[in-house]
Amino acid sequence: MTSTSVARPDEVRRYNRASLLRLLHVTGPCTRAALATELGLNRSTIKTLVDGLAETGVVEERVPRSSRGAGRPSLLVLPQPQAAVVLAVDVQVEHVAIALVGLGGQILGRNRWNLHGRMREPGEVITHVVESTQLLAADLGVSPVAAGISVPGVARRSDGYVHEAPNLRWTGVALGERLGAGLGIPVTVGNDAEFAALAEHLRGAARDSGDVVFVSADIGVGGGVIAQGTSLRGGGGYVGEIGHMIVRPDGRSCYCGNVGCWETEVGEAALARQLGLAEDSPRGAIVAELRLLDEAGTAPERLAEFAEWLTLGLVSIVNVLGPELVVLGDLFTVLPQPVLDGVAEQVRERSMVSRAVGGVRVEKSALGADVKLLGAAESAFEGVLDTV
Amino acid sequence: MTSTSVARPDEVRRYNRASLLRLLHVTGPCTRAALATELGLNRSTIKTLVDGLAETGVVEERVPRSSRGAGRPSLLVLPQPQAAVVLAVDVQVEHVAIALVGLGGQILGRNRWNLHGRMREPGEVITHVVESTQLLAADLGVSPVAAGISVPGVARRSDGYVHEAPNLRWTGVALGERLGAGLGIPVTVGNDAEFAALAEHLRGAARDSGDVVFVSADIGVGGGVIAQGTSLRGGGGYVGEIGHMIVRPDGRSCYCGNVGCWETEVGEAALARQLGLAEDSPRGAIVAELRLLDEAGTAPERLAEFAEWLTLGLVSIVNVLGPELVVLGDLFTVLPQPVLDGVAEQVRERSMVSRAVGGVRVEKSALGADVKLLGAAESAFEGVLDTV
DNA sequence: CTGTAAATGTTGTGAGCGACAACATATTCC
DNA sequence: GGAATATGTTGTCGCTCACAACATTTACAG
Repeated sequence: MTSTSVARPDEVRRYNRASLLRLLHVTGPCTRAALATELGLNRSTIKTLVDGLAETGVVEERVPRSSRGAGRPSLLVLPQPQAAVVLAVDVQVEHVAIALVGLGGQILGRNRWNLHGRMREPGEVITHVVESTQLLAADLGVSPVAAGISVPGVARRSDGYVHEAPNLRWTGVALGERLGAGLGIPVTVGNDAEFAALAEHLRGAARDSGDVVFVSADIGVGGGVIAQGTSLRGGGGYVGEIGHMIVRPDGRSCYCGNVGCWETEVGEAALARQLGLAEDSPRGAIVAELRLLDEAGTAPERLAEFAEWLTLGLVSIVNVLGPELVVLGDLFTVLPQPVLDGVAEQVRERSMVSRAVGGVRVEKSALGADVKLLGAAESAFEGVLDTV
Repeated sequence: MTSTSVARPDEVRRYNRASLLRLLHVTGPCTRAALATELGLNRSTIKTLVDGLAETGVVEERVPRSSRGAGRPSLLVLPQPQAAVVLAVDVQVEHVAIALVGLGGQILGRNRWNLHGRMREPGEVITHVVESTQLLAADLGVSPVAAGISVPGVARRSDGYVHEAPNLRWTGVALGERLGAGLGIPVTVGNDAEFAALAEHLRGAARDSGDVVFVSADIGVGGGVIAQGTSLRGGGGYVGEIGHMIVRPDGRSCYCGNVGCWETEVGEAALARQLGLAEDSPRGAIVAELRLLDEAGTAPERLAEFAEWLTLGLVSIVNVLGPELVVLGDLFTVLPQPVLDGVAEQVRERSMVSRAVGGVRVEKSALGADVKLLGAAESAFEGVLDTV
């Protein structure tokens, strides 16, 4: 099957304008001259595009405060946050966060609420997201033109059908359709780790890498992949479930029906177990225990087995996907630094592909608790930037 | 980092012509009308493009033999094999095969020789490829405009640097550079499984799938991935090494320095072991033994453990990458059908992502011994179709 | 303070491209 | 044999960006 997308002459402009807007959106304000060199377009072409965008208020032009270097100073082009606003939703097991994000990536306003009991049911979540969005939008005087929603589960890209979100106890939810109907705007639904990977790639630790794997331990273990600068998706637009890679065939059984999934060795429950806590300990207790270990300097020894399983899974992932960079998120970011350093070094040494690539890096997420939210926003922007 | 490739008005034509040529190359002769509907371009545009190609002899137009349906019959557009010829090289451990492949994918001529002793050294292989190509080209009266070379190892896409090809005992060979200098044409070097995946995607079992994983057991176990219709590559253009995914942490040590690589459980040596043969048995002995087992009907039992490890690795791969289809190549294709059927069923049942995607298929390679050669040719064509 | 060089903004011209409509041609079916 | 259908062909049109020439603004040297 060949992808038979052809180019049209009038698509040239739309495409170039979207490229320009994406550059402004991701890297922030730019001078006209910088846009020209960065995009490789002629000065006159840039002028036409920027003029058009300025006319509709999408960007604003200003004389720069101070200019360095000789020559006439170039006009500064600033994206106007209000010009294009998207809704970002991050559904997690314990709470839902929403945000309205403007062009340029700035969070204009946000809200969140906890989930318990009936509140966790799909219908309830959808209703609350719609209501909360309307309030927030009215409050800010903006109206979003698209939405991205992050879900900890297996979601289909095309229509936002959530096949399974085990920790929410969701199965077969037409989330995209139902939320789209409620909000009246296009909605993209994605796996949380997939969105997190996107956010780290555009605005976080992986800003300079086109081949990245994001791995995080929330309750389950999830992963998102950026390959050659774009999100990697499988058949039907479903994204992989890295946590269900089998690493220990003689290990514990997993809810997915298999035995020895990576998640059973490096997920939240496994970490609690390794720390000598109950498997269902609250997140706070786990973090506190990690802090104590770190201060006592006994972290590396106590977490040796955990680190080994983390290393092992990462080695497999690096060998299969060959990224330049692995970004660790959620619970992994609170692991004591010596443990992380040890894992990073081991992964570099023990993965065959890392040696070829020239040493894969392993780093912590740079965006903190907002990663998934920001990723959802970026996903929504993907479909917006060429229509503005 | 944003990919800042912009569109140029004059690139529109080149791009569309390349799309047209690619369609002809991959799917064979087409009517003008079919080209128009398939590409979504206007009839007049198709005429201009086809006329241009016919003038330079790249395609030929013919009135079709018989036309079905009402209306004026559309002219048939046939790609001319001689119009663009590429060299395909498949370096394996025991032999080297070369072929000259014409536009449309037809093999115009081929040659092969065995490797032993000094013949396996990089310099020798390069010299023989160059000489053999010149003879073959002269013989056929054609001259290749690009080359693709398949290597069982880790190769960098950008410049064809082979970092490591363990079974050839190659390390750090500037294959692309040296072969390019010898042949005087651009050379793309790739991993054998990567090329095989490409070939199966374009002309084999995966013709209708955009998300495919090709897995094969030669001496080692290799894998190639097609995601969203294009080859998946990691950092620096290196492709992953699926065979070095760790599946059995308490297993055997692998030459890569790790323990329990998939390759050590489902590679050629492992298969021989499972069959009760010596680990270094020749390929022929293994195949013969498999045949015997199949006839005796005792294959499933004797190969149960092997099948389990194969299943396990495939489950992991399916969970990580979520393909629609897994294509098995090389030694895996001679496994008795009941074994393959069992593995396919198990993978479908036990991989979480398969259940979401709607049941991943597991099939045998459809292109036989020529897969890697054809993949190398297609890889070479990728850079050629937009210059013809 | 003035002149020069460097960098950028602005304007107009030109060539290339595909869409589209109108007309010409060929085939099938009734 | 005529109508309907499908395709080939031609010319016009609007769109895009490259390019060159000119105008403007700044830094720097003397």
